[in-house]
Amino acid sequence: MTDVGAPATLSKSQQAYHWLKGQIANQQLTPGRRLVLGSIAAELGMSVVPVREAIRQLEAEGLVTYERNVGAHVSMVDENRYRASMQALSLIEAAATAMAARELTAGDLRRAREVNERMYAQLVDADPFDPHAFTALNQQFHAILYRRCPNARLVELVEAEWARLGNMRDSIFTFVPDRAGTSVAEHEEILGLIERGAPIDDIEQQLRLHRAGTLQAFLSRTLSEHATEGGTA
Amino acid sequence: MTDVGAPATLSKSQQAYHWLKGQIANQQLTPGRRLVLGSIAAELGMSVVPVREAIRQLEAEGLVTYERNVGAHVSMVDENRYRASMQALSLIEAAATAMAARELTAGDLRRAREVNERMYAQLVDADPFDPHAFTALNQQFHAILYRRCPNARLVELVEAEWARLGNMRDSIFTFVPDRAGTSVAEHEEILGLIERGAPIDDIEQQLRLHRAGTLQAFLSRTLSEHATEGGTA
DNA sequence: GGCCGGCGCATCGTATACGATCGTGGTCAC
DNA sequence: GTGACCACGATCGTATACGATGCGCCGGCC
Repeated sequence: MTDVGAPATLSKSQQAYHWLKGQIANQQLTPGRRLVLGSIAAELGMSVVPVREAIRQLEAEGLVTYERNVGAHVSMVDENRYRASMQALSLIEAAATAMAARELTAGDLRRAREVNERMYAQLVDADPFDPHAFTALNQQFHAILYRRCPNARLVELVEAEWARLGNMRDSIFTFVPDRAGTSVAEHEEILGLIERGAPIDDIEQQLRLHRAGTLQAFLSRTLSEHATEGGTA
Repeated sequence: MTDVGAPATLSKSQQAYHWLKGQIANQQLTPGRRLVLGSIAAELGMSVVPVREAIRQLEAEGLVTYERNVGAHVSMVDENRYRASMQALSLIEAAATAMAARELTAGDLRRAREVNERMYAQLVDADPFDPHAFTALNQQFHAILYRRCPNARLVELVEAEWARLGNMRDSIFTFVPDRAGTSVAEHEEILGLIERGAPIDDIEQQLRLHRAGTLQAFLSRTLSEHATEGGTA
């Protein structure tokens, strides 16, 4: 029993949910790791019931997988699933960003460019290139661009998918640092398109290509499987 | 309701989950309806715990909403959310179908055309036009076309979104029967594109237009709000 | 007559308890 | 030596029990 007392805001199920999600994001719980209800419950000072519920939620999100009478484990991000998710994300995010393009304010664009410049700075200054920080900035950049999408559901889907990829996304630039430079350049190009009021379709297309490029770089580094055509790009 | 006994294949949580999902799809449980744990548990002949888990899952899918210490109710499908979901679906499904186009067998196309012909038959023969049956066929038609999508995640997303729209999709053709004829014609056109080996992008575009048309018809019937541009179509 | 505070019911949230199932290691027969 | 069977421990699945919370009703006070 750690800090019972004031369940003022969050139910234990939700506590467990957020805790687990955090642990997974932080790589404290790595893919494949078994999640034993009893242990987690003990760790969090609660009974197993809330933990079960939390795990069900995470299962629905695809972060953990469950096997009857066996238990849960953090989802393995096998190459295929990762690629599929990434591709799906690129499609959805491209659409969301395209739809958001006309809604962006000057401030949004300024902030996006600012972030991109920080990415550039990272790229040239940071002596030990920090992929984690770089990826965080990358996410921030894209988030600014799609957030204004008038279709709230799309934004939800984008963010769910992003969560699903989870920590894996951290590792992209770890493996393909060369891609980072290209990304920054492409970001600038995207901003240009938006500012010039380019056709929505062009913006979407550009986004897809951008993502497909990143994915391709990642994949070619790992293994050259039969690549299922990066999107319809 | 009460066939306990052989938990051979499905855990009670899953039974509850599927039962609820079915009830919602069948309109037995209409949007806004309160879901009381105890009652459901009694109805299904189980205790509340599995029901809770089932509801959590449904919540994660967006089919029900939950409020702490108050309970769950079937999600209200307000106009906005519906439109957003439909638009998202159209985007994702268009992409999935486009990616599946090259994978379709002659048999697939034949079956799709068969379904479309049955839709046409419904349209001209069925004296009291049955929107429910028609919509079921519509779903079947599209399912055949996107199922072969090599990206499993996209298929998952499409089907999740479809579930999310739930019964609501049933009502589309209830309200806009005129749209039905157009749909059948557009279906044929889509099949033609696929058969001719049209560019993937064209197929995707066509799908988006098809969906956008349906959505537009639905929306214009209900109320003419500020329409947020049907996709990037 | 209308507003405010307390009581009780309905329902949820969580803990605990117990039966069911799976995985594993040891033993026996072949 | 190898394979199958059995017994055991670990863990899950569900039921039941009890405390906590929110909501509506009723009576008192202004």
